[in-house]
Amino acid sequence: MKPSVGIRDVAQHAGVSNATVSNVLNRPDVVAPATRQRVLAAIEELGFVRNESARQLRAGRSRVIAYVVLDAANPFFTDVARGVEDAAREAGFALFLCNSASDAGREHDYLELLHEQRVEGILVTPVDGEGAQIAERGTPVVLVDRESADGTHCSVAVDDVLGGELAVTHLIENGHTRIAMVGGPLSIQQVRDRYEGAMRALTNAGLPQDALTLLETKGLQVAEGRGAGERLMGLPSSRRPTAAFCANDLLALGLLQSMTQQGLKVPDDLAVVGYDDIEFAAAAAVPLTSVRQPRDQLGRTAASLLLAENEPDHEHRHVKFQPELVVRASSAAKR
Amino acid sequence: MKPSVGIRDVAQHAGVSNATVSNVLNRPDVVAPATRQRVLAAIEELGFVRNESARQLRAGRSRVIAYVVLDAANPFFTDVARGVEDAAREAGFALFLCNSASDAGREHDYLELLHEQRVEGILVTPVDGEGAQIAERGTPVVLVDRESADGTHCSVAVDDVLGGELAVTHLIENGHTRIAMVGGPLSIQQVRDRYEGAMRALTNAGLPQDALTLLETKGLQVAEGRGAGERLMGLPSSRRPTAAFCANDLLALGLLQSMTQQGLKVPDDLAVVGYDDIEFAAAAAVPLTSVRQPRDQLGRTAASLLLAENEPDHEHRHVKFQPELVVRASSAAKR
DNA sequence: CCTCGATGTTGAAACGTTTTAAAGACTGAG
DNA sequence: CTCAGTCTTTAAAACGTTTCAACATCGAGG
Repeated sequence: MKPSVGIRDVAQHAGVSNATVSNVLNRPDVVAPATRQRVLAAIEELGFVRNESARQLRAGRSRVIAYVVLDAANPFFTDVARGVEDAAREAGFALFLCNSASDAGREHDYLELLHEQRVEGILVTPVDGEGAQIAERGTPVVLVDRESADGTHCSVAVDDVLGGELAVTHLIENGHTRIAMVGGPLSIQQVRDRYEGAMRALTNAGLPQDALTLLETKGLQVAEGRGAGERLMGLPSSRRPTAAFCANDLLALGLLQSMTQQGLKVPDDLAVVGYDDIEFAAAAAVPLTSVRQPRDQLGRTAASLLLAENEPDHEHRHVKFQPELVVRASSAAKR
Repeated sequence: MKPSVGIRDVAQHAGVSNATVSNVLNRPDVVAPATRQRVLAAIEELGFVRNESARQLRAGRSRVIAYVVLDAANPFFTDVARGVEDAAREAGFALFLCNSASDAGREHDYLELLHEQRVEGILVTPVDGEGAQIAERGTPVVLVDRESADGTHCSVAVDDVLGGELAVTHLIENGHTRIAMVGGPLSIQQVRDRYEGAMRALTNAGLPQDALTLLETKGLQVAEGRGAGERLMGLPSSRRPTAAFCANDLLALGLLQSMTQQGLKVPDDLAVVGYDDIEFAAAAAVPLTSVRQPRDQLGRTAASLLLAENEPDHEHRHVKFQPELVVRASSAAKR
């Protein structure tokens, strides 16, 4: 249990110096085949496991990058993470996933730890608005699905304002004039942007600002969507919105669930549009209209920006993708 | 960018020795308030970030545990991970998530890396059958959602055989006598166990073994479920099963999707039972009957077993939970 | 036979912390 | 004024690697 066999034990057992063992580990080609075999045998026999702390301390570099995700239970982020991991692997890095669970404290703790670990780079979808609190601390940081407020980091984002606009324009075109926006908290940049886009759609269509009611939620999970559904039901049907734009698909699915449960029909009684187009959106009780983001590309791009940070004269870049509306049954035209 | 300010820079800047700085970091109470302030100021001013590699190398302990998950995109595992993280946090540990994506190679790489990192403990839901290849290497390992084959590790599992039995018994009671089991690859222990349970249900009911057809898939994702659906459609309706038991909910959702798409009705043309009871199961096009596992408890228990590994005279424990059938619309009684 | 380059191997110095034993600085009692 | 304690602070020794300059050895070319 506490054998703690080190490189010197291996060296001794194989009758060579530590330097040679280290060479076998890091530059196998430089050591004579016979010696290499002997060393490998010794490693095997003693059950030697290289101590990465020591290695990293001396060598100064790490072989991992990390992604601090806003909500590991949200398929959108795991899809992005998949893209990140694929790109990282190709470059020879491992990916550690950390879940801030939308909690600024956790996020802070993880970032602190990762900086201390001297990982090769950090990707983060920050809890707070512009990730302003994410200072420069020596380890490259790239913002994912957020635009860097002050340009101190690279960032990869999707145009959330446009996304909100697409969604609500679609609803307006389908004849809706009393629309609810479900999402929150507003401290989350994405939610703010999508809300702004929604408002812009109203303006474009010449509708009054109060055509859109904000139903703020405490989070972006399914349960919050169900809660919002119940709040909607509480309204007298004359004032109740005929359509809802949800800040993400989890909310939309929750909303959908609570509608069905209370005997209301989607889209007849309430049209619903989600955001992210996660895989489950299409499989929902009523297939969900949603705003699709290029998740995989988002992840891959983020990873490559991160890995480019160490290049000689690096300039921070800000990549922005376009979202796309995917229309399904949940928002069929109003009768 | 490359300031690399160390503890000795801080010490010098504050006019104390490195030992004092270290004390401020690790035992703040032992150093005089005035000195402490001075040191903290210096840390702040120089932007010092403690080097965790060096710390860990010297101190011998880490503040991290890791969970190597079979599929980060499967909500079942993120729910388990949530339980793990909660328990870990309470004990003062951070959790790193690694995604093996059902790939034995990735799993191996991650385990290797984590051992080298000397994390405080590793949780893993192994790709292969009994996690036999996961040797004892000095770092405590606990198997999650798998029973340790040879008892060399602690494990937390759910009775998958019973789960399969519950599911298929339910289908039989609803009058089905031609049942498909969808899942794979069979190298995954869970799939094998659930299949075994399904067979047992047949035996219990006095049905012939060929009442159950195995439709083996290459993985446990939604897309594989869709593929299985198409294969089912290919069968002449006289020989086509009237019910399907899927090895997990992702498969079931995929199957459901492909049924609907091809104009078949669930449960009338095909009854479907899933496994895991993920949050999206209840929100599906046809709410999914599923076998529920105590995900959160699974995670919490796994974490506490792991953290108990370092106790003086530790004996490996094997905890097994019972699954529970949740009946919904997708498996309504046969007409 | 000598020299040279190539090829393998090695001793020892880092890397940035934590930790231990002990030195220093005070305090209050005698 | 001294001495035993009590608090603070410190010098120096780890921790387990990687790396670098230097050292052997060997065969070939002159």
